[in-house]
Amino acid sequence: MTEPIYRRDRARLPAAERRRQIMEVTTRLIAERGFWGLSMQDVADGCGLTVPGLLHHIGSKDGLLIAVLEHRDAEDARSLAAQLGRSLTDDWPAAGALHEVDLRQMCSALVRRNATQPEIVRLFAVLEAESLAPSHPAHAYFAARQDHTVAVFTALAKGRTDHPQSLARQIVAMMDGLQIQWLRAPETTDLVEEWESAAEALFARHVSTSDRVK
Amino acid sequence: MTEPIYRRDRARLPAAERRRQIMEVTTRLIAERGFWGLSMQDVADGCGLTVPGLLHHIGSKDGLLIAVLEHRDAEDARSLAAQLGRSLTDDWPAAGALHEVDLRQMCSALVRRNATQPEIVRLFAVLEAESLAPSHPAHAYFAARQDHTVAVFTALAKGRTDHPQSLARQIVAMMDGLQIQWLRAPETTDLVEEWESAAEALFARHVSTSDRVK
DNA sequence: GTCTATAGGACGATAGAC
DNA sequence: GTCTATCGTCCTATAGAC
Repeated sequence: MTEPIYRRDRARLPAAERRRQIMEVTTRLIAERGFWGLSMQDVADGCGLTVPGLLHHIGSKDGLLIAVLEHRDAEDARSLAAQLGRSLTDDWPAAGALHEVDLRQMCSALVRRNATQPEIVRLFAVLEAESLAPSHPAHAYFAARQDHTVAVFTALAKGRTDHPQSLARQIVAMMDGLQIQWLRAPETTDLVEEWESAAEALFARHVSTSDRVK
Repeated sequence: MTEPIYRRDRARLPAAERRRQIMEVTTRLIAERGFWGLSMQDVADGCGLTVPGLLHHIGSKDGLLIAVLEHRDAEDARSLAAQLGRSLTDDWPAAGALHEVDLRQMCSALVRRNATQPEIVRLFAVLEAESLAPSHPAHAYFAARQDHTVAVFTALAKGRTDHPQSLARQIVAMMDGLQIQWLRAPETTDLVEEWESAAEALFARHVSTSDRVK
């Protein structure tokens, strides 16, 4: 008769630390398989937990997804603020806090940062496409995110072009598109360089005032 | 005792027609849920079949995916050739057959056509992101597709810019990015108009010879 | 905070009848 | 060309012990 193997050699981590670990593992797995392809079993294994142990922390699979997205937003806000050398408000991206930031500089900072974390860029690229379906749990989140990004960029583009929203949309499109190509062939694609070249074209056409960049 | 309901009122279609039906249903479902989220049961239901009935035609789930992609390529080649008023070779896109086509015109034709079939654009958008993972069954397909598209565009861009590959990549990126935004908010985004505006900027910067468009 | 145990389905795929 | 029947595996989630 085999004796039960209760009390295994699992680490018993403080909740906050365990949560951070779960976010990291999940980010990697969603980038790899998307949300529909994500399995709680894989996340649990990656954390050295059983599935009920995992569910204790995040409640449900949907809960896991929104936890990851909120975690990323918080992280991004902190990092971008630091990189721009400005103290933005906590709830970035809020248009109000950015009125003095130059649009082109901000895009450069964004792209340079993204170039250092392909895993996270891929997370967003995969979810962005997957969440086009209205039934996707992150559908509303990404719709709001796109609206907000375009709105912020549009505000920053005012005064430098007659069609600020058009420029804003083209910037977002170019960034997203170049990222996909870069993720597929990182060795042969220089994300930052390609973006700067594209930005030269996009901004040149739209400059309507004295403002001339680089 | 309940009698078995064998011999149900399923239509018994010729193989070719059934296959076409399967392609259509699958296209819609992959656009909605991606490949990882696709279930054979849903496809079978959408066709009025049982799952084994479906598997009889396509062999496996992976087989279904590549069948759909090949079906789309064939369809696209026929349609784009017709729209450009040229008889391209069967194995489009082959760079050789296109040497006389104007790059800008071709992009316009492509975008105008895409604007009429959001379902299929979404299929490709979702699979393009999902297939970034090396383990995805369409990974090789989309890698080759991107390489080939960039190569064709690069060939067509030669003579009109000093950096034809850069222009090619930026065109692909802009198209992909604008499509995502359009798919998310079709009511407030005019794909063709936004593309033409962007193309104006991209092509203007890259024109290096006498060639002036529009 | 983590476990065992288990419910209750959905999954892709195969065998073989008709 | 389509079915019934079934296999073995995976899935998310809950109940309750420790």
